[in-house]
Amino acid sequence: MGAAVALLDERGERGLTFRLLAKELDTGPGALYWHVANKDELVALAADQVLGQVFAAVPCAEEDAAVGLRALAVAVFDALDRHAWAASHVTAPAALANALRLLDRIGSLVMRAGVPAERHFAVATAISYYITGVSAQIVAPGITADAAVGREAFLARTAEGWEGLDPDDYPFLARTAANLRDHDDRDQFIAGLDLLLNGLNATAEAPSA
Amino acid sequence: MGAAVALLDERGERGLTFRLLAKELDTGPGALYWHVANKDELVALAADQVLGQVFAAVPCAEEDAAVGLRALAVAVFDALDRHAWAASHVTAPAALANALRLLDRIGSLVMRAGVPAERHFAVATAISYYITGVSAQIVAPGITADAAVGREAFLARTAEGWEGLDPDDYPFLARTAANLRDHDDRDQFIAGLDLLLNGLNATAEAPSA
DNA sequence: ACCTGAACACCGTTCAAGT
DNA sequence: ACCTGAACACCGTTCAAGT
Repeated sequence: MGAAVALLDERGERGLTFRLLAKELDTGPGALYWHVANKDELVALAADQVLGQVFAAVPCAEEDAAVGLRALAVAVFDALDRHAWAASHVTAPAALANALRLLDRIGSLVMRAGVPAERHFAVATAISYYITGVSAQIVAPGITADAAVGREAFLARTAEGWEGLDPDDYPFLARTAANLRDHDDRDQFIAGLDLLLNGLNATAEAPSA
Repeated sequence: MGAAVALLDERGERGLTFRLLAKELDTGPGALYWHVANKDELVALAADQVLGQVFAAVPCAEEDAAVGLRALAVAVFDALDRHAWAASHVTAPAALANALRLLDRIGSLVMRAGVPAERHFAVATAISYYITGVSAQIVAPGITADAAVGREAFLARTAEGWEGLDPDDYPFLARTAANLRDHDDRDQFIAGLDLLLNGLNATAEAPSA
């Protein structure tokens, strides 16, 4: 249902109501239960539809495997960044159509990347978990976006908190508070992804052609 | 509040109710609002308390940095595995006490691991995001655990679904369905973590002593 | 096969009033 | 400073009844 996605986008998961959605669709709340079992299923379906946008953005190209994985991962991050409510509902081994498609694409790229066959499953799921799990952490709503304060102000306030910590007790945080202020979420997602793909290359002996 | 954690453990996030918790505490529902602002804060506080168990399990040892990171990560996974509801509420750059402690521990270990100083922040947050994000994906409730069907049956059914897919359309899933049936969640978390740490070693020139 | 809409059994949250 | 508990404004979900 496209109407559900639109409503989720503007009012969040709590703001999506059967009554509201029903009114949007010019029907009664009970009618929706003919099409979905409950609200959980409704939101899961809507989230899977968001995930579907990825395949329109990233066609099944024949490039280098590592490049393909990167492009796919970034496309998922971008899609979830546009619809923060969806991130926590895209779980890797779900049975929904687009989640299946995503895992298969990742797996197919891993197979071409020179990974030993017995590690295909472990590597593919690790990458899949990274993409959806870390995206969910980064774009998590309720922290930066929907609060009255902007993202800038929130980070500045948190960074101040870190600076106020005892450097003996928190040697790392006190030192890196400045980095928090001006980091870019997307860059950070990519930095971790590259770390993971580096580890992949270090393990795989064969060339990734 | 320890009572909140206990209630969350046995009834899940939806099962935790202000009325129920109040009764457990021999008081009225309104009384709780003197101590927490709302339910979100209550759950976040309870989740942070779960995270606190990690530091009791993993003392601040002086071992090799990579070994320390592994131990810390696994301890977080195990803690969240015991309290599945908490996983999605432990977000990395939160301001809660134990989340701060965790990030600082990770960062301190990264500093000792031979990573160039300008990459400390990116690497530490990447590892932190992996730990909490991927744990949340793996232990996510509502899929394997709390349903009436057991985990075994659920995996078997999903694997059957994969096997039924068209191998031309889903070359990877159709081929690896068997792996899904008998995988171990914890091993998979560790496999991905090792991939990430491998990538770290490949980047860091200096020895990790 | 699919929609209607009133009704049920809850929730989180508030707030005047107490101690 | 902290608790009480009735009341408010909602929810998700069900179900007899319609078409």
